[in-house]
Amino acid sequence: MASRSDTKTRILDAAEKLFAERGFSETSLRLITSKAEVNLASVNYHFGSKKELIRAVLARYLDRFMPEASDELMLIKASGDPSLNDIFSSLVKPLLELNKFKVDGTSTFLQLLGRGYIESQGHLRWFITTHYGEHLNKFVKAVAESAPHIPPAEMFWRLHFTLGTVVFTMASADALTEIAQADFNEHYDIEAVIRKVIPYLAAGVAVPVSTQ
Amino acid sequence: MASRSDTKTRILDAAEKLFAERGFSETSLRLITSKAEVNLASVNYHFGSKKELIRAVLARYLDRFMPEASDELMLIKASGDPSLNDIFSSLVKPLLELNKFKVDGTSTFLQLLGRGYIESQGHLRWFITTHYGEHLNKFVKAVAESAPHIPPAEMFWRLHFTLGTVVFTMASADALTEIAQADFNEHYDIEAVIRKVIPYLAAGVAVPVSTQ
DNA sequence: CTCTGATTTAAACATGCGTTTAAATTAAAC
DNA sequence: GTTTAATTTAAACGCATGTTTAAATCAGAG
Repeated sequence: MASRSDTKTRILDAAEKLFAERGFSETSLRLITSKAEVNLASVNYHFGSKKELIRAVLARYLDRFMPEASDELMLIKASGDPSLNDIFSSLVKPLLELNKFKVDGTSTFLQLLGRGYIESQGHLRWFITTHYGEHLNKFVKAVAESAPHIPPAEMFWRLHFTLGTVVFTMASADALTEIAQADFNEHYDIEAVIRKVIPYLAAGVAVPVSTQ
Repeated sequence: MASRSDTKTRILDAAEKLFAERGFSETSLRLITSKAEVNLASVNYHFGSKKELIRAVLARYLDRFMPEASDELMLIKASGDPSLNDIFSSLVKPLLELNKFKVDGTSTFLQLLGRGYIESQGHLRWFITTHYGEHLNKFVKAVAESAPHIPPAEMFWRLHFTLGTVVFTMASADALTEIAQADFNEHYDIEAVIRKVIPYLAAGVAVPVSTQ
């Protein structure tokens, strides 16, 4: 029974790498199966369709990340009223944990998330809210409690601005770090980018609503 | 000679609408030409290829927007030292002017920009910086002068965070306004979203750099 | 009117895609 | 060792895509 899970894993590993690099629709099953060194038909045999393969790739990360993010959030809420910076920062450890599961796991996950939100025309949003809605609600509630001066409708928009910042930044993180390294002669890894974006997000979410 | 420019314009009009709604690679030439009620081959005849059609669609907007945005920036710089909010807000008028050129011009342009940045794998970034670099540099310089406490490398990242926020928000603006209308019973048009995002961006760009 | 170049048209082309099929192979159960 | 089910394989299918072709049509100039 080694072969079965081996083929499935080889497909998932090759697929997530290519999906993160080039996007979903730009990655053909032929490219995935050739990189994975498995037969073309095995994707449909093991996963049913390309769509379900995409879901499986995302779910493998989300199943690891979401519960741990929830736990971290609980932890920092237990030790007093966390700031927005604290709340966003609580995601860093669960994100970096993904590197222990796979090489470049963190950046792969974030890039997949970015690609997914952008490409799937709302389907990933639905998938995440239906499968991980409880975790998400906890997070949204924590943010809202930490910025009580922002009305719900305003917070809705700001959280989506935040999602956009993260998703776009991560989907183009490779290109950006390349440019930044060339222009400023500094080294950036995914953690450095995450730590740079958090204060930006926290400031935007909490800025007082304009009264004019 | 009415026919020539007529066909070109019909193609551009149909293409920009479909590109904005569904993305570039998800929009086939057959769909474009059928909506435009022109022959399939006329795209290749008038534009050469699908890639050049995409460029033409974007350029039609950028050629209108960029000079006017530059002019507006000059104007507000002439009347004293503008704040970050002022600088970002100076883009609103040129953006809304696009509605006079075409129905839904503003949102179409912003959605195209979002799609382009996301889909084109860095190609749009190159196209814009090479064709409209002078305008862009003026804008970046104005932002930097208005937030002198932010070092250049940090500003690089924050401006790209900003780009990400705008681009993602605009690419999914239709979905977001729909959700917001359903959940909060408020009406949102593109101008309302623009005016909501500006304070968020300005706060993020200007937030003091963490010293820890 | 006639000729010439520009434009439009219908058809075909070549390619790449996701998926399906049926036979070959492998591994596990008895 | 034989049987049975799971897996792998090579091939083909059907379809959609961007592009090209060559003939038909059109508009303007002489």
